[in-house]
Amino acid sequence: MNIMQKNDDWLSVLRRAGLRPTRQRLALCRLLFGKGDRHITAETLHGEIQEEGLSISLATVYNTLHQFTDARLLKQVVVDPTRTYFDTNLSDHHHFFFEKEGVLCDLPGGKIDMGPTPEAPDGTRIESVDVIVRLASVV
Amino acid sequence: MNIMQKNDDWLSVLRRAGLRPTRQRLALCRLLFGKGDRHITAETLHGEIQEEGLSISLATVYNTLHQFTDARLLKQVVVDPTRTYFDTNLSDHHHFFFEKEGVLCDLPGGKIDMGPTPEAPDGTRIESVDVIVRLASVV
DNA sequence: ATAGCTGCAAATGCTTTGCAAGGCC
DNA sequence: GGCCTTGCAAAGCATTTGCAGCTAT
Repeated sequence: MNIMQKNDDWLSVLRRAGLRPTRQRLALCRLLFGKGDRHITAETLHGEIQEEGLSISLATVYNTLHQFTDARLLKQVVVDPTRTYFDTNLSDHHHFFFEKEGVLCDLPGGKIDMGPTPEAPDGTRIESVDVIVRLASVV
Repeated sequence: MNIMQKNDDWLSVLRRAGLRPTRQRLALCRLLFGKGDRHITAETLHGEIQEEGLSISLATVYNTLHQFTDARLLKQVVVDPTRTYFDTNLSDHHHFFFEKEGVLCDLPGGKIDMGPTPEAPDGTRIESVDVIVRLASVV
């Protein structure tokens, strides 16, 4: 489904990404990639670490998330001006965002067909086409 | 083109929106709505005010932008985790975002046809479908 | 051994808030 | 006059950074 194949071999995943398999990174790998696709903030992830009785500083969580993003193990999703979300699903896909709850999830049914992709203006190339379907609770 | 019709009657625009036409709001209206569609941050707008030799505090600019957004004179666009953009174009449309320059602009050719709109999950309704085409400079 | 990591605390940067003074109706 | 606004400075919050100590190779 994503880059993580076979059996929880975080160690080799990290090596392949050129990152040293430290205790902290292995723990974060397990939480991030061990339960299917996830959409998570640094704060939430740090909370999960603490709930497990582990201790990784919030700064390290932030740094690690960015290292993973640079290493293309994660994608960043910009949906909320006050929080940064990271997505373990690397495929080209879109998102539902439950505004009230602050919950982000993949749009079921894969990528929407968007018809002709717009042309990139001269001197530029399209890096990504982000689609976010914002949801509110029914009143 | 947008809510602002005829001739720069910011005063009545504000009244209609239920906002008192103060000196600051009138000046911000002029800058925001006087030159066609704009995509602007609080910081930039504050800069323009100062370039004109006027003086409106940054806090007031922020507050005013949010008041305008609440009054549906502006739309907020979430594209950059470090900055909040406001859009004077209220129609349903999509955006190009030049990552490097931090420049946001409307996608030419109106809204992309996206095929069938995804179904909103139970208990929710779709508030908006945001499409952002992220652009990088050609290497 | 050494280059790379981590943790802490401090710094940053955008944004919001509290409250006294000022301005619109 | 009364109430909404403004302005400033201070607070807030998520995130980043600097640096000393630790760790994987």
